[in-house]
Amino acid sequence: MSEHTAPTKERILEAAGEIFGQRGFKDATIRAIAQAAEVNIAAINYHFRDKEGLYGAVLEEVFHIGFTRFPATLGLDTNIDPEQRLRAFIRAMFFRLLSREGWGGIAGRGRLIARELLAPSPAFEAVLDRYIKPHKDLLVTIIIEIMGVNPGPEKLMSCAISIIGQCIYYAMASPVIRKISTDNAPTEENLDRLAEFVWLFSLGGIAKIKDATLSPVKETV
Amino acid sequence: MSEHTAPTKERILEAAGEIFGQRGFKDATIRAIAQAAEVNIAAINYHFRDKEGLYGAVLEEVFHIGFTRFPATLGLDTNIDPEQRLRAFIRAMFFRLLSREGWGGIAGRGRLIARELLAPSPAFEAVLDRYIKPHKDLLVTIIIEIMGVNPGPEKLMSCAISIIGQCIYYAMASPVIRKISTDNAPTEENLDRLAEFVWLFSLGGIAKIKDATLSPVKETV
DNA sequence: AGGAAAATAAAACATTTGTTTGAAACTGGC
DNA sequence: GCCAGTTTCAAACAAATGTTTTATTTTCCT
Repeated sequence: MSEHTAPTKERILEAAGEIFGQRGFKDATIRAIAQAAEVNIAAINYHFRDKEGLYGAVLEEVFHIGFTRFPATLGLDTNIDPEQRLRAFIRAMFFRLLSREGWGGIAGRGRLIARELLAPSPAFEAVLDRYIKPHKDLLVTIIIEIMGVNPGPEKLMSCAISIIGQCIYYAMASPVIRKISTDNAPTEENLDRLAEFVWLFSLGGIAKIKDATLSPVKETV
Repeated sequence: MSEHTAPTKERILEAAGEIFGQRGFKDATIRAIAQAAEVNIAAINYHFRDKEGLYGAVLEEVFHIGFTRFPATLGLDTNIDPEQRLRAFIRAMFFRLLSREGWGGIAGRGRLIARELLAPSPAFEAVLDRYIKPHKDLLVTIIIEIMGVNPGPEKLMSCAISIIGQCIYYAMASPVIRKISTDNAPTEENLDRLAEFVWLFSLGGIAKIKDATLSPVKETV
């Protein structure tokens, strides 16, 4: 086995990330992963105990790499204006989720995260506390600064969901998006433009929510 | 079998929608569906040929019911102002996707649609042409009217994706959202408020995009 | 060099699962 | 009342799949 560059355990993680992302937990078979990693089937159980153990290891590794390579604060100082920090936050999400350098877009691991949101696995709980909650808190902080006022936790959370939802929808629905509009498919060369759009759209949304909070109007319908 | 209210075929469709939505195609077993429908396993193959045939029938029925009971134009006239039509459009999406009357929220069929976006099945192609594309076209029409100008197909599509993405994200990520914030979980009693928020946020987003289109600014970073 | 521990390999096992089969029960028309 | 067609049922089948077993090879410390 000295013909391989990476050791067995890493090759398994690599192949498993790809195949779990493409097919989902149930549809991904140990045999397919073993074949892709050029590894004996039993090696998977040896290194990761069972299929679920392997999945947990993949999930942890995927999040770690993604948030390490594309931190939400993309090298920006805290004293830079909050609009630009939101811009960096959104760009980081797009590139983390969809770029080849990140979770690999369509064919790759971005969809593994989408699957977790849809149906969290037992291994997701840890990832939620370690990565997602702090990530959300950072976004909320940025939104407060942009608004200049604090509209309360409920509206803040709604804003955060609207922003994150736009980003993740691109990763999640990319198969369908590219069937409807190639211009807006989240391909490598479109990521910059799409991130810029979502940033502007979200700035407008935040401004509108601020207005509505400061001067609530009675409904007419 | 005369003790059942609905005929076998309908009971199977009913149970299959529930279970496919909860577990996904692969993870849902014929046996679980048969048991839930109180039907013999072979009855499924008899009425729907095979598992894939059943899934196709479920998908078609789910979309038909959803768009029939919650049309995107929710009884509004075309000459009403476009902001209110957007409001109706978004409300319809929320209630179609998440209400008990619609695709049944968390435990139900809303997630079946989310799964299709993530990994379209062969049966999805037909649904795409019949329901989703016209639905998108309607939204684009509304956005044009709100803007008062036509920013071009690319920006229009981006707006549509941002709006639809927010709605679908609630349906898709509801398991995680409710773990982070119960106030913003898309439960029956929250739907009105969430739809209202997404509407406002989107109005702000559209306005901002219109501004940026009319007076583009050079980037400073 | 020797030997214990770690790693890899091939084969077999036990379950799960979609599908088929052939018989039984039911339905509606004559 | 009876029969052809339809529907339901229990059992069996065949394929796929996660896991275990046992043997062999490799690694690494003394």
